[in-house]
Amino acid sequence: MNIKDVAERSGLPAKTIRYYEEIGLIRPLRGANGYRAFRESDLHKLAFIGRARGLGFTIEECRRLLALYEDRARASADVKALAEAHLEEMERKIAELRAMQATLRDLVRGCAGDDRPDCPILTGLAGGCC
Amino acid sequence: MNIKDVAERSGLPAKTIRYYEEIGLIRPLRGANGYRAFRESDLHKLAFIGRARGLGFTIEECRRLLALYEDRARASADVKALAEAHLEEMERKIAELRAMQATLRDLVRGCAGDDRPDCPILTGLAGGCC
DNA sequence: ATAATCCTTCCAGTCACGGGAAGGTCAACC
DNA sequence: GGTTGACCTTCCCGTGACTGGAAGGATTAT
Repeated sequence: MNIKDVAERSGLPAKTIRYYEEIGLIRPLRGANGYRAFRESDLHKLAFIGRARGLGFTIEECRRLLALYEDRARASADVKALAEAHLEEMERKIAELRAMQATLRDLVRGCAGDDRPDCPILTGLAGGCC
Repeated sequence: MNIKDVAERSGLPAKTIRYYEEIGLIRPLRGANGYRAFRESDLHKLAFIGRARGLGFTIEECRRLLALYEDRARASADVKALAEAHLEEMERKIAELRAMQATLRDLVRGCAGDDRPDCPILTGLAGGCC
């Protein structure tokens, strides 16, 4: 398989696939013409990575997940720990966004939103002093 | 004022302040020795930017907010529109995180988390097929 | 033969900084 | 007046996870 087929079948851009090879996530073979020759197993890994990325795992987490995936002697506890850490990380991010939203919403609520210049959003950002 | 004082009073790292000058957010004066000479107005702007960044606005949004802040003929509607767009952007991000969390939580729930290798998280990532 | 579509590598840019090197300046102290 | 230490400056590289584009080689179709 050439890169374009793998791109279509994995849903990942060819550029991304090359990048994943560059950082050692996959190691496709090479044909005599220098083209990457992907096996089904490469495609499989790419789809795996694509789904993990889609769940927000970082590349390094994907690397660890892939290693666990390929380790038949793994303990599911290790996978679960990784996943739960990621869930917590997402929870943290959501909380942060919620806090920012709450603050900004308070400012927005007080803003007339007309053609006059007075704006509590700006005065709020300026420190509320002037 | 030298950069360290401004850093302390604005809560921003000196590195960040230099960066903000580089991208044209602030334009401090320069002393004969080449040192940046910050006015109170620079400090004020930096604090403004710091708060805006703290609410998740991008640098370009901060630039627009600053411009509105300094435009006495602004319409508060413009500020409000910017803020509301940002609120929506955050809402989108939260929804995305929530969706990822929900999917991952489903996978985690099925995982024994013991020393056996069987793991629905991994099979889920692998496409659920094998 | 030629044109279109692939493929390759390499370089540069994104965003918002942070780390660290090399070197100039200033204030205090002895 | 010399020296230390704390400042300041610019410059370049690195981050994460790609994306865009240029330059050039290979393959396929007509």
